[in-house]
Amino acid sequence: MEIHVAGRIADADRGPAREACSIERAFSLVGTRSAVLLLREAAYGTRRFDDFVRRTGLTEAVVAGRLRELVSAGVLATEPYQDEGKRTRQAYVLTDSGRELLPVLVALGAWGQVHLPRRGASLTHQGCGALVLSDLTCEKGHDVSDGDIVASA
Amino acid sequence: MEIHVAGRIADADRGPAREACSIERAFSLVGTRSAVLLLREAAYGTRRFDDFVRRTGLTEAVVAGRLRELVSAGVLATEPYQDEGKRTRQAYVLTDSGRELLPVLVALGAWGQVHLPRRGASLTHQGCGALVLSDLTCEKGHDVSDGDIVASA
DNA sequence: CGGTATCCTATAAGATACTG
DNA sequence: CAGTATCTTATAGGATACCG
Repeated sequence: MEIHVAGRIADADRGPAREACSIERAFSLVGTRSAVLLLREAAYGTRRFDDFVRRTGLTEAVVAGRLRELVSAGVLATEPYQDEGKRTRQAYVLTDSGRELLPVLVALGAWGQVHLPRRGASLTHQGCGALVLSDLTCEKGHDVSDGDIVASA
Repeated sequence: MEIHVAGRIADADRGPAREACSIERAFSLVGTRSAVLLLREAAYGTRRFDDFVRRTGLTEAVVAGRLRELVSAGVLATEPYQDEGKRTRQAYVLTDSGRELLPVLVALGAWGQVHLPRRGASLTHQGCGALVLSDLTCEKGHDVSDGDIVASA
């Protein structure tokens, strides 16, 4: 796959500095290990602070800070819940925006499974058991996995 | 969408710390801003050290170190080239492994376009001009965007 | 249980200068 | 052009203790 810029590769070589793109903006939000691990856990169904801490291995301070950031960015939301006989607490759940971020994690995990093998779980389709893949289409449904993509202003 | 673990969300809540998964391993390699920007540039066709520096805005030291790391990880390879009348130099090009990482960047960029709008280029399908999106299927072609996913050892 | 507060270390990355 | 060297700053994240 190759991503073409303005139709000519040479333009990419000689052009000016590229201004902050959507990749870079998104990375500034989720480009930390703690954000990735917390989103993975949220995707797996983890909802409580303490479970996020234990299952990610991050410290409470890091989890608290990162959850707060993810909530304020709108990818997680807090939701009150109550265990019987206990007082009300906050759960952290993925928003629609957060769920739309999962293809990034799946694509990353799928690559890691192939190119950095050993250790850890795989993400598979519950119905048939096959590995989950992330693929690229355009809004109109055309497959663009061959890299027939342009960066347009 | 929700990703089920071993069929029961409760397992995810109460389970032990999750060992390093493929997502985390892959992130440890490409989870820096410099790696992301350099891979983006490589995808756009940039091949020369100086162009990587100028177009990413990273410093020479950072670019040199990160390119070296990406080469040793096998996602980039050096390739000798020669401009007429100049001496031979090294170009940095994506390997097959590196190209397979691009869906991660595109998924990240696609999310950023929708959820962190303004500024910078958009990734569009060269054929029809529509925005590029990233979605989830399993190896057998079933759509799993509904989150019918399990984490299996 | 669900955090906060401090302190500390490691790493990413910027600035600047220099080299073959 | 393609880097190396040095220094500095910013941020991520760990360790530990404490709190309603």
